[in-house]
Amino acid sequence: MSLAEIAGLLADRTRAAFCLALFDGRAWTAGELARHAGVSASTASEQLSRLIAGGLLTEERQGRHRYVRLSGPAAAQLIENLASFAPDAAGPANLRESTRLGAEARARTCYDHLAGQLGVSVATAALDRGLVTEEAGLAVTEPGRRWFADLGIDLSALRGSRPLLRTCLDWTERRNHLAGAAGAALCARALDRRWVERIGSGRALRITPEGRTAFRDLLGLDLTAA
DNA sequence: GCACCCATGCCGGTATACAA
DNA sequence: TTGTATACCGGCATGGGTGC
Repeated sequence: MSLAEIAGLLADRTRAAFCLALFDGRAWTAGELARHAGVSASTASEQLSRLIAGGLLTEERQGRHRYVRLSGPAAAQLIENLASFAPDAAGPANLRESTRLGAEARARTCYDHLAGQLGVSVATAALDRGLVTEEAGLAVTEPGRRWFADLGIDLSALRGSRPLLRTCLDWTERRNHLAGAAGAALCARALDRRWVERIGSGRALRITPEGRTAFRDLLGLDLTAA
């Protein structure tokens, strides 16, 4: 598939709305996405088939349900990078929209890792504390490996086709946060331990009191205002 | 500027598959 | 059997490109 064809897949409001909704890393049904984008079920079905054929989404059928999700980190990164060029250019349409955007700016998931002010703060603290280094490309240091191990995350077990650690440009902060397998594992651990909770069905996260304590103890972050 | 053609997106109607 | 989710088809609206 050519660059123009990939770009063309995202050059439609409905398909873009689907991709941004799926950015929370979860699987949605075609019906849920249709309601989310404000289109009919038949239209959603048609547009989803195009996105799947183009490799941006994958589907999983369970009975009469058709669950779709982003095809992987590469698709998520592509969408995040494009979104950083047009961060809600039209501005929030109403108070509810403004509240949602504010929550997402504070803390959210970026496909499968932490983003927003929280994600950027975590990345900055990890660099300041020498847990990760940018000296020869982004990498986890030996103290960083022990830090992950203390959280019960075995980085050697995360080896695969996916990079262990990479940066991802945050479209609200315009600074990098941590992505890759290690970033995803850290986000999963934060959700498991209820340091953060999902707000509604979107990708915005709420930092819990336990989370504030954990991020302060682990990284020295002061999240009282977040 | 205007008319025409074509591609695309969308919707309504209908059929099909599946769960309850 | 019924209700729901999804797929398919035909038709309409819209916008861009092209020729006059």
